[in-house]
Amino acid sequence: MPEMLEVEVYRRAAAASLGRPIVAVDAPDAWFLKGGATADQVVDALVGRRFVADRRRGKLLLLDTSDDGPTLGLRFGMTGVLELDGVDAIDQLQYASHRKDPAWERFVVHFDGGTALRLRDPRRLGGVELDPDEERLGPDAADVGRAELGRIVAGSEAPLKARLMDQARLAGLGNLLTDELLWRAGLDPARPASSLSPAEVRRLHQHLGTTLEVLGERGGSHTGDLQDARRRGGACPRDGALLDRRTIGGRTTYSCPRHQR
DNA sequence: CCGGATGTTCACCT
DNA sequence: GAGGTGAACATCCG
Repeated sequence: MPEMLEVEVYRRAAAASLGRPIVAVDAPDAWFLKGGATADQVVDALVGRRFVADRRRGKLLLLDTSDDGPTLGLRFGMTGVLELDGVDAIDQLQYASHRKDPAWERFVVHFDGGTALRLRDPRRLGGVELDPDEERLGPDAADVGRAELGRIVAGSEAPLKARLMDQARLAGLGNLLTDELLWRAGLDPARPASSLSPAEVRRLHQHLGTTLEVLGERGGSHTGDLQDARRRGGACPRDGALLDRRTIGGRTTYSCPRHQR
């Protein structure tokens, strides 16, 4: 999916739908419904209500509903796109088709007046859930404090990158953001998480903030300085060294053997 | 044609 | 228990 930066864009787009009466819901794909709810249950829970608040935790978009209704949780997988009023919130998502095949609409909320919020996901990796367990996610990466980040990395011998991408420990970072962050911070993604010194934790925390800020302004997780070099034979944009390509935490990982230590 | 791609979950290993 | 691997989902791109 979209990583947290993209979901943040989706959240702001969805905010424009707050207050509109929900008159119908399409949930044509039972597989897309998570948490055991049936399509009928989801429809019944939403129709007649309105979204009253938009929130995000990590890569999970949360829309609270009126009249003590449930919270709608939306996940976007790798190719999920949110569309409101016929306009894609993001139209430059990589690895996602720009086509608008109606068969890919996995979930649609229709509002009074004919507008709609549509979740289109070609690969079906996302999902929709009523009252998702938000506590299964760690603190959002945009909010985590330095001391808390220190505790998160201190608690595991797993590779640093794997720990940072563990959504139960820290919510929001995906493959691209994590590679960019560690490249900026000059830290080897394969190092045991608990091996970081206090100074390195401080550096990691500072670069987490700037990485999210800079890439957020540029427009997404794919706008990092490392992005163009994330290919076989790519060279480090900082010092020209041939980048390492490894699998860490189950994901293809690019890092600079010279300045990431 | 084949391998991989911003993700999550699960079964199955070590 | 911790951590890793591969599969599944389905489409696009090089």
